[in-house]
Amino acid sequence: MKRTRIQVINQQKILDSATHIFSKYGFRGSTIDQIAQMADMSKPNLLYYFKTKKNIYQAVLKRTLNIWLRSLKEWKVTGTPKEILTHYIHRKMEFSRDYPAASRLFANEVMEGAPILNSLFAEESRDIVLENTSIMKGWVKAGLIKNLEPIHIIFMIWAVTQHYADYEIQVFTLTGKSLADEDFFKQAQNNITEILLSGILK
Amino acid sequence: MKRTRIQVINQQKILDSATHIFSKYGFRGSTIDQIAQMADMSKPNLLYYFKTKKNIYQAVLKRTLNIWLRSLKEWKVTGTPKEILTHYIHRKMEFSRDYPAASRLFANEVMEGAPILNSLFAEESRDIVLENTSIMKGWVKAGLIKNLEPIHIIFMIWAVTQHYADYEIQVFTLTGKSLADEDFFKQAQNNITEILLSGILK
DNA sequence: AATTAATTTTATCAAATGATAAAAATCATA
DNA sequence: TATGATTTTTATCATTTGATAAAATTAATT
Repeated sequence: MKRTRIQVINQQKILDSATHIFSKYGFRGSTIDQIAQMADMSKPNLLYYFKTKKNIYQAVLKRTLNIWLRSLKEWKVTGTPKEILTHYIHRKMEFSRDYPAASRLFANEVMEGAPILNSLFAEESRDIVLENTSIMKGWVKAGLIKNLEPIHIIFMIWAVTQHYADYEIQVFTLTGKSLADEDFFKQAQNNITEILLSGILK
Repeated sequence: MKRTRIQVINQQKILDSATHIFSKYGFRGSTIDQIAQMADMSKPNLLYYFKTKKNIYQAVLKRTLNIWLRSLKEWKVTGTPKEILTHYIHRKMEFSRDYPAASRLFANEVMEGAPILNSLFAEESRDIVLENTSIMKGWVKAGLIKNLEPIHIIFMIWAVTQHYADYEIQVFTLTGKSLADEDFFKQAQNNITEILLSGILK
């Protein structure tokens, strides 16, 4: 059935708040009250839109997974390894800058054992990852990049780019900066891209 | 006052269980009951050893921070950049292999905003990190490594090595392996070390 | 073995939390 | 504006959870 104007507004508001709360405290550690308060709404009112806490969480996870998968799919299909990798690393860095809470939500879910995400993730991501690794295997054979195991290249890119979102507070403690700072973003991106590219390319 | 035999045993048991529970669900998401059950102990009995949930958490965090700092201090003081970096990366990988729960506990705390850890961490780690980055700055000036911002090198090493612990389940979903598997550990370590070194060294 | 100290269990609370029901208020549209 | 549908509030529950008190049990020491 069609959603009303108020439903669109409030569901949006709830999911935004829930993303922030869940990304900080995980599913178990978050309370409906916290989310409701952040969304400027009473608890029963919130539950009018999502019947259970789990429902909110699933909706938030689904939305987040879609954003995450979008950045995963940003893998260009044509170009040199250097171009494709640079493009991919940059998209992942932008994801960490633009959706740091989404990144942490994801990290929390994975650390809780990925009870909700796992089946979804496995299905949706495996194919893309497999596609990317097989492309890289082709590069190895063609002598375009070093003789590395592609899956570790993927992990490295994910690890490094997501680190700036997941460990934002630690990064801030040590540098006084976050990716929201444009200069710091560029500096991080340049250093990471430089190291990864010259580490991977032949 | 001196701890009794039973105190030593039970406090150990509690901290071990607490590490696993807290590393999975964070401070807010974990319950004393879960920890007590894992430690094979009644809740009031557990509270006989640690007065409050927060006390358990602090004790666990402190112990974990010490392990983490130990791996941070594994930075060799003599040798070539290649030797020092290799040594450091390997120690960090061993930390992720040997204490994956500790790594996740840490990640959880940082994502919750590091309310407990922050002051401790800032004090204890800043000096070491500063020391390491200034050593690397020396390397840059001496033309031994590329012209990079040392703090990002540190972040990259942390990110990549900790990823295998923090995202253990995702890694397992995609590879069917974890660092507990000796061959996989070596493969990961070799790939990471290769990429980082040839990305950093001149 | 008797006595004291340490540990564990049982019973119990108050507060927090996820959830529901029903009344009141607001909105949309004929 | 009147009417029905949607949304919000108020009141209320049953569980869960962190924590305490006191009794019962076990361990250590003389």
